[in-house]
Amino acid sequence: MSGYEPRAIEGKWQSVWAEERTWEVPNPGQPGFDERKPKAYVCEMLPYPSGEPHVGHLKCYAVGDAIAHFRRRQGFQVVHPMGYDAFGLPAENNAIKTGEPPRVATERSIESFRQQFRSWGISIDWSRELATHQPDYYRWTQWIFLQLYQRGLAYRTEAPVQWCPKDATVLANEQVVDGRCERCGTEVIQRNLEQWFFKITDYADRLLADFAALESWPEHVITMQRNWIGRSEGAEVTFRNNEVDLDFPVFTTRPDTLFGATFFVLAPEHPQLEKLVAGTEAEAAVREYVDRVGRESAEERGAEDREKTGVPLGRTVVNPVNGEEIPMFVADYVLMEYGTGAIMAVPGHDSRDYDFAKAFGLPVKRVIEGTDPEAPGDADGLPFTGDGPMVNSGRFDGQGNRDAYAAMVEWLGEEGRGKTAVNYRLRDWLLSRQRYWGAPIPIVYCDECGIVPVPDDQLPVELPEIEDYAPHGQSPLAAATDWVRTTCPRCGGAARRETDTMDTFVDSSWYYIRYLDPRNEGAAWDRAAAAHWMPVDQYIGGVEHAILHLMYARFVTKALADLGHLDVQEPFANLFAQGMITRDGAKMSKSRGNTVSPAEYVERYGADTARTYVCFMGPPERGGDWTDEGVEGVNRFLSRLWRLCDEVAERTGAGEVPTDVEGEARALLAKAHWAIDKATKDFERGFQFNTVIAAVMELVNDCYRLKDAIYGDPEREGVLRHAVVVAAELIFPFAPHLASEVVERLDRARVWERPWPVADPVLLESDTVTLVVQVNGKVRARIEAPAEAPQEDLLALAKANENVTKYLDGSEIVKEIVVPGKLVNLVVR
RNA sequence: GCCCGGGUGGCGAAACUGGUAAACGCGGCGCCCUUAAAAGGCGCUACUCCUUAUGGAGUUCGCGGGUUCGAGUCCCGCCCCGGGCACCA
Repeated sequence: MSGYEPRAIEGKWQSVWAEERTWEVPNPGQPGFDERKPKAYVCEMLPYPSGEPHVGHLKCYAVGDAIAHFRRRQGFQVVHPMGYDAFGLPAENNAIKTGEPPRVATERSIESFRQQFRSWGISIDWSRELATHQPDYYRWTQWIFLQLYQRGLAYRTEAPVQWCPKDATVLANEQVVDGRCERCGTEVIQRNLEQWFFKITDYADRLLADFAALESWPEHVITMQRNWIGRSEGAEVTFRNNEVDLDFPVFTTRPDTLFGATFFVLAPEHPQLEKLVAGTEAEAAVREYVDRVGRESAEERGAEDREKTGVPLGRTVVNPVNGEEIPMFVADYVLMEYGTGAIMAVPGHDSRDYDFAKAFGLPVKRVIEGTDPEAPGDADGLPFTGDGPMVNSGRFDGQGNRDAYAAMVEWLGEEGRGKTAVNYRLRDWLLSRQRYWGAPIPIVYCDECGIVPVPDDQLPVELPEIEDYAPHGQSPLAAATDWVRTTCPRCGGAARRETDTMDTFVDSSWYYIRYLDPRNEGAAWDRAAAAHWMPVDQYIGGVEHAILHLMYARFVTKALADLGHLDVQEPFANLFAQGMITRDGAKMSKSRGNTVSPAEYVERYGADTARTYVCFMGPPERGGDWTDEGVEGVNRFLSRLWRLCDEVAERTGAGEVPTDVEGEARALLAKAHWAIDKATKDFERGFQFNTVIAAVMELVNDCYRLKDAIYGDPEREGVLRHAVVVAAELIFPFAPHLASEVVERLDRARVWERPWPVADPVLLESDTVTLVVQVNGKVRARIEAPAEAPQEDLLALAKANENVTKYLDGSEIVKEIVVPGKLVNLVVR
């Protein structure tokens, strides 16, 4: 007898797996590739290597590994790779502080991650390992950039951008949260800069449409992306200013309210503003207003309950539907980024326009009948945003507003003053960063030729070593003058390199394809290899990437497919978004001091315990609170299984498993097969790992309860031995080391080489069932009844029960419901 | 404000298509083992009440209605918590 010592067991099996390269899977055409097996690509989001892995990583990879193991044993050829999202700001910020090159700190972290992942016993195909900061990886990131560039999907333009003064870089829209930098929390300001963009907006409709092509994604992730893309249908209608002779198209989702437009508003950034007011009385006031707005942060400007402000321009536009001249304003509630940067204002039927009209004493005109009971105080019940018949709208009067909508757009079209239009909230992907630690954008600027892409055969454009990592308003790379100075690939003349690097989301938008052919030096991947493995059958990661990473990856996949490099339109067929682990009910953070170091727990309890625990906490898509007592509970369970194995190995001999046993042995055999059935179903039904583990706990508990009645009879001992092996086989996806040891000791076999166990349907059937007897829906008795008994017998049994008769006496049975195998309900009056 | 999740014992949770609410784990209580403790094993544990006990009754799945022989599960209305979006025209 010996206690459960995970360290010895885990070390032993990790060595076996490493030496035998157990989890390596070849590509089609390579030796060892098994053509008969269906493929399964299981992939967790690659980690950003900073410091050490935390519990979020533990959970992600424990969940992913359980799926990988389950699929393998179901007969799939599973590719399950690992890599590192190695470029990024934290390493660079650290470099600025300490002077340590980002590469050094990053590679140290990678080593620490790699060690810990190995110590967790995750079944990774290490031959496919990659890191995005390595030149042989980012060479292809650059190649993808150039592919998109040649397709017209990458472009450079001056644009007002969100600038983080602290990180001294631009941020993508997605990286600005509540007007603050997502990373450092600094308030973001607007600047006009030349920037590189990917034209993701070209793909907006396809990104929406192809949700239908996904097998299984969490509904809320799809909803978040849909909201982010923000497609709205409406009309573009042109208002004309005759004084300066300018057309102002507007986008509206409510063309039915056109007759209700009583004024017109331009965003402070609107490019025509200058022309409209130059040399007029309004000029000074407008300029002052625009300046003031420009100084305000996005957060201030977007604040809730912000008072409506604005300045009249002293100009008018003509409403194309009725020829009315309505006054123009500039106001900051109109955003340049959305639509055309100009709106027709319909205060009668839009609450924002209504607020502005009230503040400036402008007329409010009703064009749809109806009243909003919660309208903010106007006696007429305006603004009204519901549906109703049209009024004050000329020829459209009397029509329902929904009908008028279509009729109005059609009529405008005929007149050439409007057309149906679609608008998106989604902006193009701003990918350039004025930072060092990223993949250089492979572009050269030549005085003669202009923007010149670096030819493929000159890739990678390697990131040079530099001394000073601090940003000075431009990329630190600008200071690497020898590197910047180059020759033009087109004319051979003097040229300089682009000094911006790429957003790290570019690196992580395609790594799952590189995994499939990671050492290919002649191409980013072999198309046949990608065709075989793609799409990722199961992708796993945190919800925090629901929008950014997942949408970028979807876009890049589609673009690459359009370019003929890929055969799939969607990268991730099934997505699993894991919930966050908290401690003491709060998000873990160093400042709170409530972090959990997986390494510590692996050291103390073993990897099997740590992995099983995070899968047992609750449904993995939900979060959970980490408790040491919970960890100990799981450790206790694994110890119990271990001691059981120890005892059974000593006291019983290996032999055939009899199926025609009775009594305790029969009960245990039935329990084992019940557990197989339950575990298999719960695995397949989703990710109900907590109940899979609970089923194995039940089986182990039964082994303990029944074992003393079983010892002594070789036949029945065979059943016990079998039950313990089954428990080990079922717990294997979570506790692979312990399971491997148990199956080796009891069955001299390698558990991972065995197919997943299959429940014997005969053993799932029971001779008797517990019959619930209800009277008027209340449970009055539970009786054992033969499983095959006909309904009449069940009724007779029910009525014969002493406790039931109490409730039947003196009453008349008006209805009898019999659910075979479940219950009898007697309705009395 | 709009759109998603979620409210079940002291706690994490379970309950497949409407059919035994609370499996499994934690915590708690009791017993066994032990010179003793730790570890371990066994049992009890939703709440209230009756009963010496076996057993029995009533009440519970956020709140209020409804459908049904029967509702944690379906429908309607409301409350609370978490997340996303938010002056998007």
